[in-house]
Amino acid sequence: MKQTLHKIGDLAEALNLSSDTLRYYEKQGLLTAAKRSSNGYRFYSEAEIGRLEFILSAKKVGFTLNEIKQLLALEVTKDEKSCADVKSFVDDKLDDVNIRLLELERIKKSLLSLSAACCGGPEPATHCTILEALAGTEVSSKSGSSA
Amino acid sequence: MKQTLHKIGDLAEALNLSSDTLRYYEKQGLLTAAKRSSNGYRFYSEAEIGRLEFILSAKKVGFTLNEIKQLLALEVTKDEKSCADVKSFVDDKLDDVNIRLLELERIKKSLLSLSAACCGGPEPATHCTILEALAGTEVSSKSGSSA
DNA sequence: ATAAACCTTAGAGTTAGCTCCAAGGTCAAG
DNA sequence: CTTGACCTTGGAGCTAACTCTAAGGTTTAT
Repeated sequence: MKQTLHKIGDLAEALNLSSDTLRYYEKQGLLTAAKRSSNGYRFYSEAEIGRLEFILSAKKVGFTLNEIKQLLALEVTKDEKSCADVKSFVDDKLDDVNIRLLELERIKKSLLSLSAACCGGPEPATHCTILEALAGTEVSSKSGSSA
Repeated sequence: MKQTLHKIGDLAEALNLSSDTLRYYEKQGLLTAAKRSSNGYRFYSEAEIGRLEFILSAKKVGFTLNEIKQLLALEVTKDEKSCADVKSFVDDKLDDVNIRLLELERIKKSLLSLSAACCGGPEPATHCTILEALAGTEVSSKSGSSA
């Protein structure tokens, strides 16, 4: 089955960004069109959509375009040497992702407690600000052992 | 017990950013020193450290300084009206945080599968790139129903 | 008492990530 | 066969978030 190809404007509209941004990503080496038609128009296939979704996801959680480019460039090969390199890079990124997950969970908890404290209940404003809410969700982490 | 107060340079070093950045955050209304000494030096207390940690966490997971400022400005009051406003704002942010959590989990899974595929095993390179790894972790979400 | 290591301000410069503009080619509809 | 909505390129402009520079005050150590 032949892949459906999308023009830049359609892809842009579908994923809610501008054609300019797509051309910018191409210039930055993040996303190249699957092909160009004879008149020079860019055409994107499903593979590019997947790639673009990944780019947007990663951007949303705070990765820079450069980091995303590195992630997309990763290739696990049979070559032992490059494999070890890739693994250590991936493991570093995993640490990073895990930290972000923890940060997000903390923020989520404080937002939840804020949302719950708000209105509705008879006991209004237990935690009045996000920082108080955050302190309320804190288990007890008092240490600064990482530089 | 009297709070320990920290000079700008000490705080900067402790949280691994520059004094310039701290002054910048002050100018942006994100973080004001607890007090100024007679010579104009800024002094920060534990409360400011907590606030700064929140700022850095939120920044790390992709919030802008402006969004962070709004989050820090939130106050649940007894006033019904403002309370509803706050709640809807907080709930929006919660949606946002939940999306980020999902994105991060997806990325984490693909990194894990990439790390596992790499070296070590007898079956090398099952998923060679992050996108293939990502596709491998996909349950089956084929729909574009939002916009 | 003077040098090193801090701190202050105001403002200029930098980088990332777009975003817009000008000048022009393409194509479907009427 | 032209009008309007697309697409192309190159390059200028913009905003966020720093980062640096200049000119100067303070504090501590010798």
